[in-house]
Amino acid sequence: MSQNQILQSLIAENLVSDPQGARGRLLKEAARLFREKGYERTTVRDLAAAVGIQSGSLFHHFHTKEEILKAVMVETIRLNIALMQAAMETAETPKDKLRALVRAELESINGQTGEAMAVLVFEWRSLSADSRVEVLKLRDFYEALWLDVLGTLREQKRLLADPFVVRRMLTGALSWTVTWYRPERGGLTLDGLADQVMVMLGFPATP
Amino acid sequence: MSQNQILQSLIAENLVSDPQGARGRLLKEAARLFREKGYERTTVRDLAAAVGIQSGSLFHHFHTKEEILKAVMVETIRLNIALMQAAMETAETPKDKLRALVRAELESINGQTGEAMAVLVFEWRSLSADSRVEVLKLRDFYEALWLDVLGTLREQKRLLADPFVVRRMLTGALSWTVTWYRPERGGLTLDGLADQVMVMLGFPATP
DNA sequence: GATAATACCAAGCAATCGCTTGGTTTGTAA
DNA sequence: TTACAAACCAAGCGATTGCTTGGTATTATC
Repeated sequence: MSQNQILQSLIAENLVSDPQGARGRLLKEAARLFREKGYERTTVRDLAAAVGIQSGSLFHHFHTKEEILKAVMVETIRLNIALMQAAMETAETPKDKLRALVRAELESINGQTGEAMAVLVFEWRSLSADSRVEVLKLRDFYEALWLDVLGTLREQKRLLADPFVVRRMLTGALSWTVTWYRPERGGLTLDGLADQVMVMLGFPATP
Repeated sequence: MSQNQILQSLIAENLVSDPQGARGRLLKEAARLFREKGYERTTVRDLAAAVGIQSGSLFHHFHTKEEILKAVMVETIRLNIALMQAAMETAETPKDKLRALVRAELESINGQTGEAMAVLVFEWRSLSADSRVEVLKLRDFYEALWLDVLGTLREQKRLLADPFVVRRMLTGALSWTVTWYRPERGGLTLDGLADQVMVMLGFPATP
């Protein structure tokens, strides 16, 4: 299944808003603005202007500004869970699965959903306590995907460090790429970057 | 030289504010509040209340609120450069130097300067363009410390991945520990954590 | 003990914030 | 055409924001 097909099926299940609809367009612009200026510095007037409506009209779609932030995060995680699962299916060995996960997460962070992923990392504190609980549940779900693969590698002694620690280090390392990785002006492709990560972990690149 | 001695000499050189003085206390409280609530959500009234003065009186010490953020960042980097250099001096081999850097950065992030380090990572976008330039100059200086050590290891073929990529991945991975590492309720010490990082990079722990 | 700088207070201003309100347009289905 | 809901506008309210102002303690210096 292609990335687009996955997105379409999530839209059909009403788990993610259609980017072509009013709500989806708003969430997309919100992700962009939150990433660029931060949640607090982005005003409801900014958001409204970005989609060409009046600021008051926003509250017809969302009750509060924070609900917009939560929606960006929730829908992003839902999409990513689906993308990760799909990436895993094509891989067979644990090592290949790990590479698939690394590659998929790098693509999430630096590809089309990159802005929303950055929001997920940097705007966490702007979420209310209630919203955090909701988002955390989703996040735990796809953390389990990682721990499963890393645990298997550890059992096989092909990974020497603790899987929990490795996953958390990888979370930080891969998220951080959003602050420096610029594929357009630099020879490193996403695949090349994924290879580097694998090499770093002691899994030499497969030719 | 102990951590405290390093701090004292920086204070003497007027590169870092004395935490006992008015300015230093304010910066310390600012770091704490910025870390806890974020820069934008922290009001000048919050800052003033934290040190027991009126909000207007803040502007006797700093011209703008942003200047406080910049000061937190600049002084933190200055202190960290000194700490890293001191950590390196006690190490002899490149591997030991790398471990010293990892250990020192973990301590910066999770120790006494942790709050300020987190601010450095998460509040970057709240800095004005001018302030960013200033802070970036300082940051490049201590990035060079890392690249020097990683480059040597690479030449010795003891590190297989690209030093630039490794340093950036480590920046993300180590910074991220601030979001999950809790030494008080978990068996992992800072030394243990540093060991795990080294193992992950292919440098087994020395007994 | 006079002088001057430093550190602070009390009060409030202008701007901006998230959000509300009452009413109008647009789209959909019978 | 009628009926009705969803989508939007125009206007603005109350609260909060960073920062200013004019004046008063406090401290150091000679």
